[in-house]
Amino acid sequence: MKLSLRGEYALRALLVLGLNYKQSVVRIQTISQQQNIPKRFLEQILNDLKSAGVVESRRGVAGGYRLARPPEDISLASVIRHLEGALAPVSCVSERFYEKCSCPNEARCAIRSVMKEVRDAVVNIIEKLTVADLCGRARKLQDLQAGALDFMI
Amino acid sequence: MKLSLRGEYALRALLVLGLNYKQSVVRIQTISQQQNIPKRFLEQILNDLKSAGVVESRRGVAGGYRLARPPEDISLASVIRHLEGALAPVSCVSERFYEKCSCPNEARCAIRSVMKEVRDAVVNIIEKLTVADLCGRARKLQDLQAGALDFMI
DNA sequence: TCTATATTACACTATGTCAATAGAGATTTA
DNA sequence: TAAATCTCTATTGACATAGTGTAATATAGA
Repeated sequence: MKLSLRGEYALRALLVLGLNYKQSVVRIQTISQQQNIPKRFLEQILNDLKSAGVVESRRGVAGGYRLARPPEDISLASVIRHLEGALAPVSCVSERFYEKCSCPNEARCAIRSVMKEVRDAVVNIIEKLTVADLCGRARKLQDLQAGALDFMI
Repeated sequence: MKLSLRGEYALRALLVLGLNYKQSVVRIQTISQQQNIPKRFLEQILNDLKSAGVVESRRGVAGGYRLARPPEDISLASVIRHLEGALAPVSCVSERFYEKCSCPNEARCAIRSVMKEVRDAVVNIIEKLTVADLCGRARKLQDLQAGALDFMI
């Protein structure tokens, strides 16, 4: 039931790019240091997101990455789907990456009916959420923590 | 977000054992053929479930496997947790398999707050479900399909 | 009653694929 | 020319599966 590190890193990187959306591009190294993500791995991931049209890049001295679309147009579901395929726990209940499984009869498979519920629950959450929502949450959490610190003083 | 094949096969096998709970033991080969599961792999999985106290076995000519506890006492969550660890999509939101992740500040991590929601949604579904529920669903689905066939005639 | 044998679970190891990462260098651009 | 992204390849470990052989046990036959 795990999200791959690839997917997690991608979301963390997109959050950084989202927070800097209006400004200029952000360097891989900056994201890598700020988020504790192995740099080489992050290169691959951002490159992948680039070919998916989620981010765009600029090479050379003043180079870096930025979002290719407004943060509110990038859903978490679409990002994860592009990086690791189906959101469903088993492929026989996936809408866009359906694959027949090895069970003798899908229509009467009890596991399948359970997994369909799990899939729907997961999709309902992350399909609605966008990079913009992530940014909103991040700002809110930072404020909350700042408030808590004030309170302690 | 995937369930491993190991986990899926385990659930399918437990369903078969659940449906035969009152009867005698079921052979690996029977389960393997009926459910299209590679036999050698299934051996490993059942052995693992045995050491977890979920099933018990009998060797020799009239040998096989059966549930070690009543089907209503075996939750899907406990089975999956034993076979593949955390149910949570990222380990930093897992209750029983918590591990610190690489992000700079967990308390203000927006990804984490999203993943916590996903975790809860998943756990809420499969924590309540038992092997007995699976059996119930399987019987119901079979009846439905039988009914549909009758209707077609 | 004893023994042989077939049948089953059990154990240990090996292979192919894929995710996660590192290394070294080519290419672009201020 | 220095600082970036891009590309291609290598390594490590885990998952999924196959191969081969050992240990237990019910039952048929002596």
